[in-house]
Amino acid sequence: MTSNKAKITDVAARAGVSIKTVSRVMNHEANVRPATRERVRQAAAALDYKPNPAARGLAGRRTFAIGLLYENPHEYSYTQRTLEGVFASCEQAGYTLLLRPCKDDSGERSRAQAARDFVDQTRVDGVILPAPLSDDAGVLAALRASDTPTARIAPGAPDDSCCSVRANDRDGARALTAHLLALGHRRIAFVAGDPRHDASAQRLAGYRLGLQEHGVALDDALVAQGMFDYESGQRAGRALLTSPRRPTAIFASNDEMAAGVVAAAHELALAVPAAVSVAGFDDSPIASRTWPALSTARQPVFAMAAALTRDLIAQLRGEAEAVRHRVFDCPLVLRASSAPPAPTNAERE
Amino acid sequence: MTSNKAKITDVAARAGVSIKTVSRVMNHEANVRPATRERVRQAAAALDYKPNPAARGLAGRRTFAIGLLYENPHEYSYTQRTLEGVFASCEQAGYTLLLRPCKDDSGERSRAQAARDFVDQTRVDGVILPAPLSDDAGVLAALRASDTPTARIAPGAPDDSCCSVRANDRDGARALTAHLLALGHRRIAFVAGDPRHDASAQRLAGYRLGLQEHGVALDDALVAQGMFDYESGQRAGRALLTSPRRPTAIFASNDEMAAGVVAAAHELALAVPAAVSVAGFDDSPIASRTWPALSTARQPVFAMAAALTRDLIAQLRGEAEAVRHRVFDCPLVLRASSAPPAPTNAERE
DNA sequence: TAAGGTCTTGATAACGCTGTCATTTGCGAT
DNA sequence: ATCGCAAATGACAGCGTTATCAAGACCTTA
Repeated sequence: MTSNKAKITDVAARAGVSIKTVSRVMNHEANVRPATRERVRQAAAALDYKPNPAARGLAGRRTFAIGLLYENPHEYSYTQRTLEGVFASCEQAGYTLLLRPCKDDSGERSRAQAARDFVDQTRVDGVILPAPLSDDAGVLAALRASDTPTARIAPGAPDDSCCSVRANDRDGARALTAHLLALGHRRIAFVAGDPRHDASAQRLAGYRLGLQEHGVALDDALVAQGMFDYESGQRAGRALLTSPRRPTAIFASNDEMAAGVVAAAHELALAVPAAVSVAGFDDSPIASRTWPALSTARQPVFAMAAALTRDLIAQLRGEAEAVRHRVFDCPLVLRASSAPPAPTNAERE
Repeated sequence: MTSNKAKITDVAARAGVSIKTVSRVMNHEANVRPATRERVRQAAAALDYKPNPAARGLAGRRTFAIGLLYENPHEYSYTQRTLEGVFASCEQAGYTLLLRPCKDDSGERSRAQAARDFVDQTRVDGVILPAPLSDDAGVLAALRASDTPTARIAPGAPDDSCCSVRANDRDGARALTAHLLALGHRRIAFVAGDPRHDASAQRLAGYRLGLQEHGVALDDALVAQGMFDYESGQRAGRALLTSPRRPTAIFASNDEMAAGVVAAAHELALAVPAAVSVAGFDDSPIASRTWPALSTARQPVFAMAAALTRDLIAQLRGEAEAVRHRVFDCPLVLRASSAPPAPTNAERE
């Protein structure tokens, strides 16, 4: 039972230096003679010294903490995978991570207010905003007002006030569309996602581009609106699969909705992929848990979050040359849910 | 752009009182005249005063932060739902929540070390441990050594040093077993979960008890070992469904594994529930995303986590009369994955 | 060898709050 | 009015760091 009480003065005494020197060593500052540095290190280790974060925060006017605000009505795993990535970078840099749900539905408290309260209450050094918060004007304004450096995941309009990271949604969707076309599909439906996410527009654009590049005419009747959640995917799937000219493939713009489409197909006794191919996007855990497992485009969420967090921390430390905007590719992950369409009895029309 | 700089002296000056009185008001201490209290409140509101948590922590030797350590190889949603519950109680009590993954696989750093580092680094006032961390002797010892009040979710052996909360896993499993029996099933297989979780043993006990109460003989060949994850459920499902005397129902002791069983059935072209009924446990999101949706027992994770956190905070505040151990029931949620068994051609043997 | 740096180190004052303890105030009982 | 006790309030000393700025140590160069 180490009584965890060593403070900087103890270390200083043991190492025979002033507390300021200990402070310098603990903070990896330059201009400490290697011998001194080593002596201090050993003293600190011997005493199991851990700087008191409250004192550090008070004296240094920073908390070494980063906040992750999130609003996640739909997909648990996305938030969690993001969190893992953010955490990995925080840990490496010695930062602490604070998590905060930021839901609008909690009555009068708007998201902006929640963001404001969060930074006021915690005094985090920086904040990370996943979509759709990364495009929430109120939240962004609140953070700017409190001078809190911010980093955005998948923002619609990256600007040079914040670092950002995003997936190349358009190209991923285009490639997935091309995959379905290559299998021989021509009537490929699309289930769009929550319009508040910029990714929704990008993926739709990729789908359209893919069709266009293969000379397949767009048909607006084949585009359904979803909200990135399972139920909306299921509804869209039902509608598309019971429409007069049923598509031979449905590309739902995330896996959660694609799982809903698969369920709709099951309901209607349409085999996947024999009667209809299905594709999703993200490669989230559910993609490999549906039957059949989903062909999808893998969004490297962990890597994205980790990189963004590194960029944010670099900025906090003043090491950043410039605000970075990273883009990650989404490689295809082909599974059993996509296959060539069944040969048509007669090519009607 | 409020410059967020009001400090306690500013509020004191504006209200015409000493800083100590402001402190008393902000901390809801007794013995402040109502009129004074009101005056201070208004001054604080006018200046948009938010106490600096670092200063509070330094002077008061506590952080008003609670830590949630978790190790979650399997199910994203469980952690997230827990987090939501913990957060809800923290927010209400004015506490901040710190999250920390605590994985053993990260090489040399053991879980105990991770726990130790976490409390040293953050100085949280208390820690919440979900299973299986709630039974990790090293982690518990580390927390005890640092005198950090702890609360445990689903511990195997609750003791009076920590509050705890758990689901009534045994009765839930018994009820689910009874449900399958009532449908007419007699060969009911069971997929056990990660033995590190006490819930695994409880659920198995409930299954056995259920069979026993209905006079159905136990058959160890019908009990497969899983690890609470999808793949292990799928493997167990394959094994059970290809065994010589195939069960007519499979009760997997969580939804994640049940989803794996459903996939295994699909692989083997066995219809669920026509050829085999499947049941899970937890009512996690995946339970309603498989096809068919899973019959399960609902574990009220949010409520459990929220209640536990309230208990922990009460303890931190010294308001707790005694350490509480709460138990929550798991009501059945019956969906399409369970149905009467198909009539056998001949009642062999 | 001395001058003029540069690299190291330390003394001490914050940082903004809570804890302690003394002091003042209010008020019913004398 | 006055006393006495409890309630209300305030003065001030920390809490354990980092920041500032000055001073000391050491090395070049002339």
